[in-house]
Amino acid sequence: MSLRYALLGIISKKPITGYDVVRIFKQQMIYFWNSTHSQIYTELHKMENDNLIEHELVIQGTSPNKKVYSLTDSGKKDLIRWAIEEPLKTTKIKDEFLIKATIFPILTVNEINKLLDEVIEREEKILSMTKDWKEHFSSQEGQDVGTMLTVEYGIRYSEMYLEWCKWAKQYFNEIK
Amino acid sequence: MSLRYALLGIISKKPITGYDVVRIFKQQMIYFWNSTHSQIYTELHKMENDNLIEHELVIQGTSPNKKVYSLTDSGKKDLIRWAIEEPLKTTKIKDEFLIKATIFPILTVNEINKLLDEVIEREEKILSMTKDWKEHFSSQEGQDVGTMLTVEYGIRYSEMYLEWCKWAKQYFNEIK
DNA sequence: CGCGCCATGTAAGCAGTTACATGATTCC
DNA sequence: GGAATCATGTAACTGCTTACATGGCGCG
Repeated sequence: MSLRYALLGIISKKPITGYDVVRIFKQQMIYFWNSTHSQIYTELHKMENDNLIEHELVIQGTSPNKKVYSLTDSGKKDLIRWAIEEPLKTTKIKDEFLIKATIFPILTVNEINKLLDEVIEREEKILSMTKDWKEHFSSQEGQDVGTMLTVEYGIRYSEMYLEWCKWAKQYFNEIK
Repeated sequence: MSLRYALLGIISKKPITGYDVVRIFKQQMIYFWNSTHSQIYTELHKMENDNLIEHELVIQGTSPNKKVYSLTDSGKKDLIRWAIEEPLKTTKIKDEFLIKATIFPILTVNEINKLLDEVIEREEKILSMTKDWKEHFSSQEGQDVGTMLTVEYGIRYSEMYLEWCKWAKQYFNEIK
């Protein structure tokens, strides 16, 4: 059910297509939620059926037609109700790399370094993507505080992750 | 499939029951994986069927009988193969609180503070649990480096989270 | 001429959650 | 007497992923 509220949250900011929602998930929400287009389109249908959102069909000559979704009154009410009333569910993280880290003792230093370098590269890419998004976002007018908060969170998360990786690298290369 | 490797990783350290695996998930792995007893028992059966693990039945007089699982040779091979060969899947995080944070602009300062306090309390509990575990773990002999790494990761994660929360609180209470 | 982007959708299968189920022992 | 701990399991359901499906436009 939380996907529903993630979607309501996004749509509450401004009317948007499913396609653009997918992009937001991939670019701005990787630090706290994830989903795929198939799940998102399906959920949007259900939400419209439950009268939380409604769409306007925009016919574009050149590119394909699109559905621009916006909140209904009952959608907005439900979003706020959820935010202030529903108890928080525990955070769930699936991070394969940290599973690999638990078995470092049965790997060689070479293998460990390779894995750490791989994850450092990945995280640096994510961090620079987030920083780019922050730049882009800061230059706009009427900035959304909610977005600002989570962008800042993402940067702190990635920086923490990278510092931990460097600390781990140092550990394995000092003792050797 | 990753749950399988999380389980292999745990069992690789020392033979263990499904029941104790559940406890490890809840106490030491919340920062990077999660599962429930029903999923774990089911997966252990499948893994035994695939000849990755085997069990010894321990009959206890007073408490219920238990199955102590250990890796087979093919299980250990597969675990290492996975660690060094399989490409990393992207980290997946489901953090409801950060969804709520995105809609702070449509909430009142009171409501925001209440939510932040709630999550600070939660995270402080987790952090102190992790620190306790670190203490307990450091006092043992033959400490496992993999565990040490992820404990350290958890502490850094929680501290980052709390610092971000305090920063957000300050932001909302300064502008008011 | 092929790839990526725009834009939406369905179907099948796998992963994960919640509920149901049992039963003895220990602690308050 | 009730709750928590030990210890395991199955069933039903919901959530999520991967694959299938379509088709025009712009860029190199």
